[in-house]
Amino acid sequence: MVYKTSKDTQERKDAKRQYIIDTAIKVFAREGYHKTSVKDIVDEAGISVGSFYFYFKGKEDLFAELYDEMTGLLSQVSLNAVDTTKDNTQQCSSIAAKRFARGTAASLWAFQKSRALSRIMLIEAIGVNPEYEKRRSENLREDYLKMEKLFIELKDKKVISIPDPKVTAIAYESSGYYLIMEWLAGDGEDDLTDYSYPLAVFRLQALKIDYSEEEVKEWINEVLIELDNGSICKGLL
Amino acid sequence: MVYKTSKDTQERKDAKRQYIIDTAIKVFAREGYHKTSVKDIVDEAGISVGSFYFYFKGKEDLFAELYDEMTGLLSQVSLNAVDTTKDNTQQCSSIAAKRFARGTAASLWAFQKSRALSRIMLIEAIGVNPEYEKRRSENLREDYLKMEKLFIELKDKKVISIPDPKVTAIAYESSGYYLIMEWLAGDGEDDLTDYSYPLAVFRLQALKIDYSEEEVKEWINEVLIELDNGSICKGLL
Amino acid sequence: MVYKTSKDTQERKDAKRQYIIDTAIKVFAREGYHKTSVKDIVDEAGISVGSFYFYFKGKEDLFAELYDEMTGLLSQVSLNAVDTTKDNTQQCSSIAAKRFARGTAASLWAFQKSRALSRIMLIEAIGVNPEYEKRRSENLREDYLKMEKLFIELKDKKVISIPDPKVTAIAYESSGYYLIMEWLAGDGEDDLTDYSYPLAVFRLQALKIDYSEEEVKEWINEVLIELDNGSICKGLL
Amino acid sequence: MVYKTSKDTQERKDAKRQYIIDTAIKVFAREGYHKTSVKDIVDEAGISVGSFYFYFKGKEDLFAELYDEMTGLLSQVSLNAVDTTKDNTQQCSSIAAKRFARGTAASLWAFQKSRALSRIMLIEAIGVNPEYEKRRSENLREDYLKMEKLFIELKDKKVISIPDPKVTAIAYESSGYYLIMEWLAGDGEDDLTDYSYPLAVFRLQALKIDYSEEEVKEWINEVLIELDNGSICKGLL
DNA sequence: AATGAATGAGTATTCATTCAT
DNA sequence: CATGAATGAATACTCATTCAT
Repeated sequence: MVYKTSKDTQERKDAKRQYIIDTAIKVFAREGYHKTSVKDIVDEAGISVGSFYFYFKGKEDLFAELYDEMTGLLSQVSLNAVDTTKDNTQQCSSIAAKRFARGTAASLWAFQKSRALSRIMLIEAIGVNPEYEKRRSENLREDYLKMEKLFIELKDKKVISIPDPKVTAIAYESSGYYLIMEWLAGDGEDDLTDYSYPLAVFRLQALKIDYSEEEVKEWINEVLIELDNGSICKGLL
Repeated sequence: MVYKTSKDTQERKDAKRQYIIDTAIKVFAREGYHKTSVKDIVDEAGISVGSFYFYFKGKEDLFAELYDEMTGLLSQVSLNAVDTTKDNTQQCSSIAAKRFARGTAASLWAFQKSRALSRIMLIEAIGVNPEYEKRRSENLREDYLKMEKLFIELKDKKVISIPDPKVTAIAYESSGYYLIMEWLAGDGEDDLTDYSYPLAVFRLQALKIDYSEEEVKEWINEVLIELDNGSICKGLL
Repeated sequence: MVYKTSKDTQERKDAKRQYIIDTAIKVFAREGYHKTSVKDIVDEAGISVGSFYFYFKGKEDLFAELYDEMTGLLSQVSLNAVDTTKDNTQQCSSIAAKRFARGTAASLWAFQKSRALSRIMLIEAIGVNPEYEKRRSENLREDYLKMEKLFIELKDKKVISIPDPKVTAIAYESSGYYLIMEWLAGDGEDDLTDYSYPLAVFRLQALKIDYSEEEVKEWINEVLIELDNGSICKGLL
Repeated sequence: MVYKTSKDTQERKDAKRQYIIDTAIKVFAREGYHKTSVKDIVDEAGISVGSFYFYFKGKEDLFAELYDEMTGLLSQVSLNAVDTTKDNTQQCSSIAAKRFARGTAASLWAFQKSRALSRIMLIEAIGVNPEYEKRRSENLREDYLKMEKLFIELKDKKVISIPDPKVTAIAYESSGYYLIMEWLAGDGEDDLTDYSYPLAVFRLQALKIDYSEEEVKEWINEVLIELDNGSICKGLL
């Protein structure tokens, strides 16, 4: 009886909301979080301030939403890439190597996919707000813990050789960070995924997993092609 | 006579300048760069805004100086720790392992030494200002380049086995980053240097350097004691 | 047929209109006029802003209506209490005393009956708007004038002894004001009608009317019971 | 050694502060508290917003200060007028009558002296802010209490005849309120002190104090002259 | 050199009101 | 009649920076 929120209207609202988020990503990436005013965003989006505040509680609220959304997407891509390994023909250590190689490449691919998102996650989200730092920290810790669990398992199976799964997990995740920062500092012309192989090797060696150069290169090419095809994560990014 | 006076004056100026920087470090670390106003700093320092602007062009100028100074100090500590290895009795790969282990421990020690400085360098300095990012990037690149050069040399000597010295250098430097971030996110009670061994192992394995557990542990203990004694970098931190 | 429908519709419209007013009274009393937004009212009422503006020209318009309505009610109660004195067995001065005592008690009873209304009339309605002040002033003046007329009459009859009927009327009306304000400032636990007797005496003495303590107390009890029974003003408050 | 706040500078600061307060009084009285923006005040004062916030924490802070200042002044005037009665030649009840008459006239005189201040105290200060209401309430209560104490004393001495000192004190204070409100609602042409006599009589009769018309008129004339001469409260208003 | 009063552009946010659906 | 998305002017307050003393 009451068409308070007709499907049509709701869809238009969702679309506008997403449009604002997308615009904000662009502006935040270009100008930086702190130098971006709400006015900058609404001007770029061509909407009124009132509209902005109709859809979001405020600048921080928007950013939080935007950040969470991105975090989810990035995790998703890496995980999908890793899990798509249904290959059972190979022995354990080889499977592990494959997973790590694929994950490494997928991660770089995901960052490369959107410079704007990457900038925001790795640069603009830092130092925004003390209470906000927690969220960041927790997100990272989740990733560490997954890795730590995996490392513990593989260590037990003698697939990898590391002294401390927790610290190793953190160091493992950390090892790609500056690479992406460098890419962000550059003009964006160079291909981040080109570094997949050396980074994967760095990580594999750090875990003391045996690997063959050819295979690693092969795996990386494979996953990058899959990602470009969209066969791993359709429409995620 | 004239000289003496000016010299004296100069010294007093330098001292006050340094005093302002030190105060600013405290405040930035406590409140965050963006939430710190010039007034916060001068209030804490007990000086007037006018004075502040006599010594610094502005808030950003102060921060830049402060950042450069800190970067220098941190580099210094690591380098000193590495270079103090005048040990020639051992074979090449062992020397390299020792240097990396010492460097790793020294770096963690340095960050642990001053949470305030660490916070500023790793958190507050991020996303401050797009044009400022360059400086940050260049500082890091300097460190990478030193490492890269070293890696090229060691690769030629077959001491390490890596596919790409540049990427490896970046990944190597990067690998400790999240560890320190985690420590900063925590309450600061745990000892960052406790992670020296697993991180050093992670790095050594990543470079494919052979090492003996005992030796690495020994080297790390050694350098930490030296650092605590102040025999490596007197009064630097 | 046409009439019936429109009559029906009209009734529904009136009901909704009144519902909005009632809701607004609650919200204004709770949050204060200035801190209440139109959205606060419509949210509490469960209607849309559009509806609100269909029934009222705006926030001020609503308030004016609401205020007038309340003023009318309060006046009504006092007047009814006064007029219900159909007692002709007593002499003139005693009748006057009875009327004033009853009026005083009735007035306090009416305010006590609805803290929300009282708050709005005495606190929120003040300083809302310079042009709005006129209306307030006029309402009060109406009351003064009634009193003034009465005082002139009674003065002629030598029932009361006052130098200036107008000023006395204003002072008479005014004398209960702070009492109610005090009650509003408190937690509302104490019974405002408890002050009927001392206030009535204050007023009677001010008019130089002779009275007997017992009678005044009796009259007050009487009228309060009548009011509670609803025999004076059914459903007015 | 350090002339941080030279006397001269301090004086200029105090003057500017007072100037802002004076300007604010004008604007608040003219436009009303809620309709007055900080910009209105600074524009009228010809200063910058920054200056305003240098001297006051905010709009509310300014208002609080202004209100307290005024409250103090008004109390002062009434009290001085009352206390100046060093007349010991007369009998007790006469002295009391004199004090009340003088107080009544002095109070009206003080309000008349500054329409702007009066408007703010009686109109604009109402409903400004729930927490602010307390302050108002407390100020009034202080006045009540003084009166109550006095009434208790006089009741004991049989000078006045009232049933309840507390309620009587509140009613007594209250009785002048609407008179002033009426005057504020008018054009300000009529003389508020003209109402001194009827109001004084109203109050005296309410307390059942005997008085002679001539004396009361005399006392009122006396105190008004003293007030105009400034012999009661030099430079207070 | 030192001081701190003065500046004013800039910011996030609110809210009464309109109007297309 | 009802809805609620859209508007944008208005507002309180901040803060880096300047400059007269």
